[in-house]
Amino acid sequence: MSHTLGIRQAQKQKTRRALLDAALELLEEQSLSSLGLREVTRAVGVAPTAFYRHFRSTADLGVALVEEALGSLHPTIRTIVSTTGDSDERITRAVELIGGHVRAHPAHVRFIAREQHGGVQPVREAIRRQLALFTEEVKAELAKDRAADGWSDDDLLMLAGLYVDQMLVTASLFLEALGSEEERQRVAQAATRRLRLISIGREHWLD
Amino acid sequence: MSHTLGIRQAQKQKTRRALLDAALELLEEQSLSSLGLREVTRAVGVAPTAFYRHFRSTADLGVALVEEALGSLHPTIRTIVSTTGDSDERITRAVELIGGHVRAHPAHVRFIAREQHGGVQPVREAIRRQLALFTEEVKAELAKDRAADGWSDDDLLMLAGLYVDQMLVTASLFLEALGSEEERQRVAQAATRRLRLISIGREHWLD
DNA sequence: TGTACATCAGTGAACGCGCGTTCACTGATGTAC
DNA sequence: TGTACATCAGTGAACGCGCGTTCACTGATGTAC
Repeated sequence: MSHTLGIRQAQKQKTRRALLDAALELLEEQSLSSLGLREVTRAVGVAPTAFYRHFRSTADLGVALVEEALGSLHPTIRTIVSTTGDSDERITRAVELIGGHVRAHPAHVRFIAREQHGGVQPVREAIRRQLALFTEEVKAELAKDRAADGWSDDDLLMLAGLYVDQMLVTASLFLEALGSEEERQRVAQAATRRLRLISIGREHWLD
Repeated sequence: MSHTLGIRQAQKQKTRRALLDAALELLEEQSLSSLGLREVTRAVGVAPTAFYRHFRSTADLGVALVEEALGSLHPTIRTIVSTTGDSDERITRAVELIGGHVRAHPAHVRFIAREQHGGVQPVREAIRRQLALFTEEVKAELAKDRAADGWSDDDLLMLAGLYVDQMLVTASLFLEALGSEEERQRVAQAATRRLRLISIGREHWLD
């Protein structure tokens, strides 16, 4: 049995969740730097001043969204890197998993793609920090593989970074293809091809 | 001798340039979706209403900036793809050219990185359209190479897309490294490694 | 070349509106005894 | 269990401010004759 919060704490958490959810929805159509505090509270149905009980500013809320959005990506990444099988099977599975993640959390993916280079510095930095952690994690997993024997640390980091970037690019393309199954197929095929080329480069890296 | 505009036309062009330049500078610190028309005219020193003589809205101005920013990238891309020499020489030269472009036009690069996934639809679409043209151009150049014998059209497009995306990622990393020569070196080295791996994958694609 | 009229880039006042932030408050929940 | 006081999430009025857009205008530039 999990720890039960007091009624007051539980209600506060509920309002906080509502603020985050409303903001994420509003951010599908605009950038964080133009998101207004009053817009968010209006969408939730609380007074503007209630916002300050939870966040200092919309930038602060944005940082909280980064943690959530990239937190949801974490298990997907772990699954991708720990998939077994031959190279082609792993690539196909990875692309499927990315596509599934985008379907399950489109607003999260859009938010990260948009704010990675967006106009709000603390949010950019939070995203960069989290992506650096992902890259380290992928690198550690790559290092375990026998195929990594003889690879330098820098080379492994390069490959991990290439994979993480490809994942983001692919996720962003899936996002634009959400409406059409045909378009989705095209994105999946192109992403698969790219990963295959990277995989071939990897196999012959030490030649 | 080039065509001489009338005094009136020349003055109008000058104001338009000033508006574009001021907007680009303001956009170093914020997104287009939060850029105000009055901010821009204030920076230039004209009345807010003068804005409407040149653009319908800040989104409209943004589209004009896309044309300029990606227009300035065009010659750099042409130089990169038409560079001769062996694979390593071409890669080194490509990374140098990208770094040089970022040094020469940092605000352009930042604008494109930021607005590629930004909150203003017409601008996103303008960027996507231009990048698709670049990809086609790179693909056409790749097709000329003897190394492309036996490659399908889709495979060439995949490789061209991979190169264009790498170029943008690299440019964006150079941007963050503008302050430090040491950091610049690190970015250049990582980008070189990535392109080398892609190049190796390319050589063995048809194995 | 000079004159009379047309064009049009930029002006400045005015508008209604929504913004972020402050402040003292209310009343349900929590706590100490 | 009951009582008296403390806490604090959410309220609602008020503020000064900058926003985008409209409108009739001015006066330098352009054009026709």
